[in-house]
Amino acid sequence: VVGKRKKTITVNDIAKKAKISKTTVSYVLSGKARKIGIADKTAKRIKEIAAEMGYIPNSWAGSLRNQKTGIISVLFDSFVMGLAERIFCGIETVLAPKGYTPIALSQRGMQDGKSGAGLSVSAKTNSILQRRDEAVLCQPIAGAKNEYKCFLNSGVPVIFMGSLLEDMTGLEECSYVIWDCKPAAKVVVKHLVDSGYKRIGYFSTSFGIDSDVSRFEAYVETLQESGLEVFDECVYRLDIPDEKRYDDIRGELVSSFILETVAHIKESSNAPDAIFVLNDAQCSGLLEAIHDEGIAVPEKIALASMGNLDVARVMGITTACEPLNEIGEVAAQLAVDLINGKEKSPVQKLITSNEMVVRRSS
Amino acid sequence: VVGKRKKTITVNDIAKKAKISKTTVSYVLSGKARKIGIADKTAKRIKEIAAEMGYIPNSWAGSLRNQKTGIISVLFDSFVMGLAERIFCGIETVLAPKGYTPIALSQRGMQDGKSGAGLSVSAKTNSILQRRDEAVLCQPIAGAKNEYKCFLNSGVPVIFMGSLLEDMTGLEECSYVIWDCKPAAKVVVKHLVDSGYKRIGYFSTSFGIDSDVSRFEAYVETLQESGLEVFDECVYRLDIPDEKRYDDIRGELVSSFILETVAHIKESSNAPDAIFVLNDAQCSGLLEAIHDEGIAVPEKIALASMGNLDVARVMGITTACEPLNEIGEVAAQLAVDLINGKEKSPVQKLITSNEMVVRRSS
DNA sequence: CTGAAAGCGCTTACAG
DNA sequence: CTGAAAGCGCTTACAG
Repeated sequence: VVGKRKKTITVNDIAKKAKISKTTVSYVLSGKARKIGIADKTAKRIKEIAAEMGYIPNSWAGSLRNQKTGIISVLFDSFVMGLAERIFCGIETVLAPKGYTPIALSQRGMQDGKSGAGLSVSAKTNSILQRRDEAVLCQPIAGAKNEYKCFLNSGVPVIFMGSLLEDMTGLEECSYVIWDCKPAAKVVVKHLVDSGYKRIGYFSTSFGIDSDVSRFEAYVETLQESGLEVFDECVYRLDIPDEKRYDDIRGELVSSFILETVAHIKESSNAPDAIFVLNDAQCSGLLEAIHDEGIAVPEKIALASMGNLDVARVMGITTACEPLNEIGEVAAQLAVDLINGKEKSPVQKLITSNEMVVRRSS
Repeated sequence: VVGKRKKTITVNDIAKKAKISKTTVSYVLSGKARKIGIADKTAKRIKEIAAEMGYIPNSWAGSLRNQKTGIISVLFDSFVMGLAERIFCGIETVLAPKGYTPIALSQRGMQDGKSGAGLSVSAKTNSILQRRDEAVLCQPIAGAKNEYKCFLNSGVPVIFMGSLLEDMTGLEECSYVIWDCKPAAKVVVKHLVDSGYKRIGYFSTSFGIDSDVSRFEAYVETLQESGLEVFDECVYRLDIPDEKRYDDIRGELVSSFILETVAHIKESSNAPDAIFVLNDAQCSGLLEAIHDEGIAVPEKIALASMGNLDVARVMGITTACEPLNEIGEVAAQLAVDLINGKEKSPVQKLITSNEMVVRRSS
C-alpha cells in the first residue's frame, strides 16, 4: 500500500525499452560509458530514454550491491543556538562534491536514562548502525559515551567536533577536530583587562565537556600576566555531577546557579566588575537574568564569552569566534579520509582562530 | 576498502551457526516467531546466537526487499532560532514508536539560483528521491517550489508545516499542518492596546510566506475593534521580490529596512509607541538595532511578536507561542496516515493556540 | 562494444 | 514447525 506512488522505473525497464542489456544501461547511467567503450550514440539514446521514463536510481539497491552507503551521520547536542547550522554547512560543502550525504541528528533525549520525548538512545544508535552509515561526526555529550563506544566497536569511525569530553576513557580510538580555544580565550580576557576592568570573574557550569578546563586556565593565566588578581569570590563554577546531567534537573540547577550568581553581583560589595563566561549559551542565560534584575551592562558589570553564536550577536555579547564552519569542513574531510583508509584512527586536529567581536556587553 | 570495519554478520551466518534455515532466523529476528509458530526454545536460541555474534540487521537490504524504507525527510528553512529543534522533537515523538526514522535537512543553499555553500537543490532533492524516503515534512520556502513539485510528481507525500507560501500555485496537492495564528496575533495586539499604547505600528519583511497576510489582518482588525487608528507611517512592510530572495541580497535588504525603520522611530514626531512584529526572528533583528541606537524599550517603543522561539525568551520579547511541538506531532501522524493510505492528499489541518508570554519588551 | 549471470542481505509465499 | 527458492534493484567480473 504505497499510496499513489508511481510504479518505480528500474534499470531493467530502461533496458527493455531500449532493447539492450541491463549491463550497458547501468554503465551508461553511472557515467562509465566512455571508460567501457560504449558508443556515444548508444549512451545518448539510453540517457534520453531514462530521462523520458523518469528514472530515479534506487540508492538502497546500489548501496547493498556496493557495500557502501555514502551516508555520514552528524550528531549535534541540539539544533538550538545556530551552532548546528554552521557546522553542518561546512560539512555539506566538503561532502557534497564527493558524493557523500550528511544526515543531521539531535542528541536531545539520547542521553542515558533520559526518558523524555524523542527517539531513545538505542533507537538512534541502531538506526545509524543498521543503515550502515560510513562515519559519525559528533559534537560529544557526556551522557552518550556508551553510544560512541558502540560505533567504535562496530568499526564505524567517530569524529568528535568542537570539544571533547572531560573523561575520554574508552574513547581513545575517536578522532577529533576541535578548536584550540585557549589562545582565543586569552584574547577575550585580555580585552576585558585592557578595557580597564579590575575585578574580572569567571562563570561556567560544566557538563563533562572539556572546554571549561582550558578556558579557565586562559582566564587565570591572563589575569596573572596582566598583574590582576583572581578573586575566589568572583569565580562562579558549577560542576554538575554525572547523575544530574539530564535535561530537566540540569536546567533547574543551572537556573538556580545563575540566580545565585546574579544576586551576588547585585548585592555583594566584592562583586566582579566583569565576567568571562564559558560560552555564549551560558552568557546569554546570565545576561538575561542580569537584565531581569535591572543591572546595567556593561556599566555595573561587563560580560564576554566564547563562540560567536547567533545569540551573541542578537544580545550584543562580546565573544571570540569559534571556527564552526572550518571545524565542519575539516571534520568532513577527515571522515572521508578515514573511510577511504587514507588516514588511520585516531587522527586529532586542532583549529586555530583568535578572532574576537566586541559588542555592547563590554 | 572499508577501513577496519568488521565483517558483517548476516542472517545466513546465524542460520549456519544455529544449523537451521535462514527463514526461521528471519522470522525470529523480526519478532514473528510466535505468529508463525516457531518453538520458543528455538527462538530463544537464535536470539542468543544473534546477540552473541553481534548481529545488526542491514536496513538497506530490508528496505529493498520490503519496498519501504521507513525514512521521512524533514526540511527546515534552517537550523537557526531553535525552531527546528522543537518541531523535530514533536516529529520524533510520534514517528519513533511507529518505526519511522525522521531525517532533518536544512534548505539553506537549496533555493533556486543560490550558488552558495552546501548541497545544491538538485543534490538534496535527488538524495531524498533516490533514498526512497516515504514522505517529506517541510517548512516551505518560496525559492524551492520546484523541488516540492518534484516530490509530488514522484508520488511522495509532501506536508507543509508552520506556514504556507503566498503563492501555492502548482502545490495544490500538498497537505499541511499550520498554526491558525490570526487569533493569537489578535491577542498580542490586544495586549499592546491594553497596555495603553496608542500608536501601534506593524513591521514585517516578507519572503513569499503567507503568515504576513493573516497577521497584518489581525493587526488592523484589533486596532479597529479597539477604536485605535492604523497610521500609515507606522506600518513598516517590505515585500522582497522573488528575484532578490537569495540569502545575501535578502540579508542586506532586511538590514537596511531595519535601519530605516529605527531611524524613523528615533527621529519622527509621528513614530509609533509600540510595534507588532511579524515574528521573533525579525523582532530580534529590530530590537537589536533599537538597542544599538540606545532607544529605550519599552519606554520609548514597545515590541511584541509571534513565535516564542528561544531568541524571544533570551531577548525578553513579548510574543505568542507557536505550537511547534504539536505541529510536528500532527504533521508526523499525518505523514504516517498518508503513507499507509489512511488519508488521501491533500489533508489540511489547523492548530489553534492563543497562548502569549509577556516579557520586558512591552 | 554487449549480454548473461552472480550476488549484496533480506523477507515471505509456498511446499512439505 | 521448517527449508528451498524467488526476488527487491543494482553493479560488475567474465565471457563472448
